[in-house]
Amino acid sequence: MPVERPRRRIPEATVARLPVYLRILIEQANEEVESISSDGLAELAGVNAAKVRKDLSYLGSYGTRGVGYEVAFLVYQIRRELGLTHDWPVVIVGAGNLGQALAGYGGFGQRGFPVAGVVDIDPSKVGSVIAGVRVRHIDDLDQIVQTRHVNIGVVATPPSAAQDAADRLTRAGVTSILNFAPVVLAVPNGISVRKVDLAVELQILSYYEQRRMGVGLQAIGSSDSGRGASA
Amino acid sequence: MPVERPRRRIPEATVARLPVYLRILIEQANEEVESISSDGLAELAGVNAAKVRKDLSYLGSYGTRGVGYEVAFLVYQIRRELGLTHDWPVVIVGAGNLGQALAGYGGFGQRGFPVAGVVDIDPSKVGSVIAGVRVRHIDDLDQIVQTRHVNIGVVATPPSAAQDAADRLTRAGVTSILNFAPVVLAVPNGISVRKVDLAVELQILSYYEQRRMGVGLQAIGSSDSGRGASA
DNA sequence: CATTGTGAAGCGTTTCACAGCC
DNA sequence: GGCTGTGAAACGCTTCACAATG
Repeated sequence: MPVERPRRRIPEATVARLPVYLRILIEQANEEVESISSDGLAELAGVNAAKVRKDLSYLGSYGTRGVGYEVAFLVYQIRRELGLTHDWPVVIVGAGNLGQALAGYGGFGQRGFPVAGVVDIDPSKVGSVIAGVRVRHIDDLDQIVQTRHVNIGVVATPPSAAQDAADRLTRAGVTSILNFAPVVLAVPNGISVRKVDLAVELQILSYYEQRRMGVGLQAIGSSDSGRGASA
Repeated sequence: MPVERPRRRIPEATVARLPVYLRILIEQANEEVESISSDGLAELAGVNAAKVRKDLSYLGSYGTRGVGYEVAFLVYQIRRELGLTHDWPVVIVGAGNLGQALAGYGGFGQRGFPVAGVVDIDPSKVGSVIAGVRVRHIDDLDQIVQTRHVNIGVVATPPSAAQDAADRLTRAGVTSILNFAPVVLAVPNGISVRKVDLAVELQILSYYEQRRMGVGLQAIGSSDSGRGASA
């Protein structure tokens, strides 16, 4: 009767881990594993068991004390919580190197994010076909978003074009953006943005590399064990 | 006597933001901006000013009260802190869709991470040239890592091959890994791993999309919104 | 007197430890 | 007995607020 949706608010850190649990649980299900303990899942996810239990407790009390969690049921619950009970078509802005790779990367469609379209502002790119998707002009964005009911946009343009891409996406009605361009996007209130910056990731690794070396040299004098950033 | 490396330990969260500040500061320097306040930098970075000041304070007291920070000097200090005073050549494992896009993505080289090599296990891929880099067989990994002094490896293989790629990289002497495959890598102690999982990012966005809708729908039907009693 | 640098308070996340339950 | 679920402690990060200062 009542719409089945009384969910508690889930901490951001937990939301970020649920997809990882989900992938592992699906793998386990494929290997006919029926039940898993917080310890087992923790091991596979590279985190600690208390964290797994806390995280899962936000979904509800779906485990069985003394036994563990039923894999199939957990998969269902996490899917539901993450809104993965249906597909979310995405539109990719930018048909350069990265845009093409993303469109061609099968993982998106398989995991519930089919590519509804790829658009570019450069007429010379329009018309080419990437992984079965024809590149269209960015002026067609509104139409793609509307007819394909797209909520999520991917910005894969050069930095200089990224803000314009974001503007067009939000104007077209997209409410979530995954941004691969190394710029800070300004978006209207209420729009979700997540950023993936490859150079930033490498620079973070560089910090720990450099530190490792520094520590190595220093180790002549002190025996302080520098905590790594490993899984 | 202590080598010149008395660095404080910098919080992880700060390390992750320094590259963003750095990019912005370099842009400012290119536009002949000589000085910037914590407020100004905060605005451009999309964070708040107190955070900027705290972050920068870990590098030392490099600002001038009543004035701000000298852009060029800050660029230098952040570079030094992140270990970006020299290049870090990287090797990419996997010459598929993503590996090719990464190799072709100019941003890496420009930002101090030239591609020292791309390797693949599939002989049919070996020999092709991507963005000026010839794809080599994965058996050549050790040689590339040694002759080019590579510390950072990028895993861009299918999930099933990722652990093997990581094993080979660490055996070859790489100490940092950027992992694009949707698997949790097991690595020896002391090896840094950072993970970029595109599907995870989309799934996180999906959660907030779904939540947006859930709230909307609920507002129509029932006023019994399950306000989280502290379970 | 504008702006930095920073103790201290506030807040969200992780971890502990154990009661509750199968 | 074994494992979950969860208060409470511990921790780290963010934000506040203001003294320090060029």
